[in-house]
Amino acid sequence: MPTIYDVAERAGVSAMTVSRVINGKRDVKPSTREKVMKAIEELGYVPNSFARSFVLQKTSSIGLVISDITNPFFTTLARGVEDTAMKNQFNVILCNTDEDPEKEQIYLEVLLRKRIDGIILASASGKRGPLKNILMRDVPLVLIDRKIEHLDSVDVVRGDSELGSYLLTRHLVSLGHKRIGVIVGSRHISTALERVEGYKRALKESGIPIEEDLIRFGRYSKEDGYKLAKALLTMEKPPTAIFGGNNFIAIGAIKAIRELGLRVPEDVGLVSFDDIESLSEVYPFFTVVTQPAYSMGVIATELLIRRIEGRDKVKEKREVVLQPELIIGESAGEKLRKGE
Amino acid sequence: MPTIYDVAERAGVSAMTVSRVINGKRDVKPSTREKVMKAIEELGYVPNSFARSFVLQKTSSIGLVISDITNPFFTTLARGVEDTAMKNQFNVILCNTDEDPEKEQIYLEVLLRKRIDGIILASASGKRGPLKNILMRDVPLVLIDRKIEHLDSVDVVRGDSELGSYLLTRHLVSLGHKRIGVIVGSRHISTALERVEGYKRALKESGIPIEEDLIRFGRYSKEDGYKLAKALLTMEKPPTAIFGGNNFIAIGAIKAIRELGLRVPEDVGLVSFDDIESLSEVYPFFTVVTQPAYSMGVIATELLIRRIEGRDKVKEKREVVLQPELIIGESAGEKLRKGE
DNA sequence: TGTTACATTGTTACCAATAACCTAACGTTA
DNA sequence: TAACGTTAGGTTATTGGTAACAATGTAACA
Repeated sequence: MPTIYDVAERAGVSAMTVSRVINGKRDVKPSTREKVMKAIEELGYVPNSFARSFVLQKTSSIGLVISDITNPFFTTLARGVEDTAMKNQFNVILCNTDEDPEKEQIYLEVLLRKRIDGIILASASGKRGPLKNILMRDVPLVLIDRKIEHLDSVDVVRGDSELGSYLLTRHLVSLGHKRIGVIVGSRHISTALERVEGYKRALKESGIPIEEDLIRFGRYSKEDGYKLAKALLTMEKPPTAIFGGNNFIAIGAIKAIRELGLRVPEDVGLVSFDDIESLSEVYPFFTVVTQPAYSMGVIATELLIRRIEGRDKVKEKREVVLQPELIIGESAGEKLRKGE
Repeated sequence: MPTIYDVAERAGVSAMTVSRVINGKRDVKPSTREKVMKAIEELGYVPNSFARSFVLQKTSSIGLVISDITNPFFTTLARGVEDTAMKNQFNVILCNTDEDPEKEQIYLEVLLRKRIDGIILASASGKRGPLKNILMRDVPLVLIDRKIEHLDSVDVVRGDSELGSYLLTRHLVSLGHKRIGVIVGSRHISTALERVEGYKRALKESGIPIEEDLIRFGRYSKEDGYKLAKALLTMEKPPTAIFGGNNFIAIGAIKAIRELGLRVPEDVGLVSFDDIESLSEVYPFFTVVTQPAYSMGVIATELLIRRIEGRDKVKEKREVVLQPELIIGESAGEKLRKGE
């Protein structure tokens, strides 16, 4: 692979001059510039970015750690990050943790080894332990979607899960549902806890007693949505509606409902946090609370880049909370129960 | 950020010894190893991977260039690539081209700058032009999903689009459909052309005349699926069934059908190449031809890594063609038209 | 006790690019 | 014409890690 020296030799100049041409610096005579360009073209020279990173002590890339690119919420968010990063001449290195704290730890280490300039993290562990080296070094960090307990010094961009959950639950209550099952992700993830909080607030407000047995924690996956929905529906006194803590859980729940020979919404209502992509795109049938995933990615990236470039001198953390939106369809029994 | 020298100093040994400890080499006394480990821990030392890549002349990372991580077909494929790469101690750098040849060009250049060890590419342009520098340098390359015209020296892992399309069309014909609209991606993409070929073969075989007006090329996107389906359905003599060239096109088509007040399958049949993820997971309603996307990713990565590590001495290209699978649902009117 | 073989550790050079500094040539002005 | 500024380009040192080789230490054995 040709180096800058090969180009220099061919063009009859020094490596420094080639470097100047590549980086569009002034102080190069047009005729010299042309000679160099010609040599680059002929040799098919491509600059070595890590040699460059080496001397400049920056990589112009950021790490994005999320749980699952299979989940449209995260892909959309990732697109927001990528588009914004590209606009600012940054590369994105994408890491999937699969909600596995061990993988999270590994990837954070990999990113540090790569000396990325900053990290955007949707924590799977919810713990600050894996961040030890990152915090120690003051590597710019922005948390996205999820908070981390006992970590108050870091920027966060997230949706208001508590509010969204409250709105959704209140909507169910307004339709007459009194026994509402809720299925969320792990207890370690802040969104799971907040969604349960919002659910409880709505129930309390309506004077409906909270039954802990109707609240199920699991993973944000189709499998757990399926399993836990089945468990809820085969209870002695099953709920009249199920609230899926995210899109995957809701999809799993649909499968469970179908397998039990039940119908939505006639036999059981079903609502979901996060959009159920294609499904609701095709059938505006589902009642959901959506989050502005793309914006979340954009904002987090802008925040991060500001920190990286040191333009943002503010020492305290910034917390950006985006508002969710309740989209009413028919899956909670809106048409059936109207006026009930 | 502490370097290997800082660790060496603290442990009272040379940098070389630290390097040996980090890389788990033999020839280090256990007591020395421990001293070094302690220093690493205390300093929170993290090796600099590009300094390492620099001397080793390899990065242990591969580039994956696909069109859209929003598409479940590609995310599944990407997971296959990632899992396999990780198993082999490789990192993956993911690039989204959005089917834009210009972005493809940019990303290929970025990957070369990063001196990745190899590339897996689902070409958006279908052209070999953007690959000039890569081919010139013999950077290990595996094409995935799509072939590139006039490029016969490179490994390819793909599904048999022609066959899948043939099977799907034959199925439609067997149900009595004679006017079948087909919507595929750009003419530059091999899968689009092959899917049209398979469609034509099935029609010819059944003696049904081919009407070019029923064949629409666009982009593999929801938008184009919507637009082109609408165009087909508002023709003077609209088709009785639509064949979506991929999942996104099919989703767009559903929307168009609904908007026109038509029903699937009563008014118009709808089948699709590629699985329509959540949709068919929930309702095993759609008739589709699926491709083993995950395996595609795994196989391509294994092939690539073999090339990178030089274990694969074979000079000629290898072409791996995976078989698609026809999954029959009800969306083509299977229940309505039975015995017609 | 000297020798040898092996285990362990250190030294040096190098990888590609660039910042910081340096120099030469030329033009301008007092 | 000397003094000085400007432009164009070169030189040198540096970045973190590791291969290759050199050097030292140590234990076993004759």
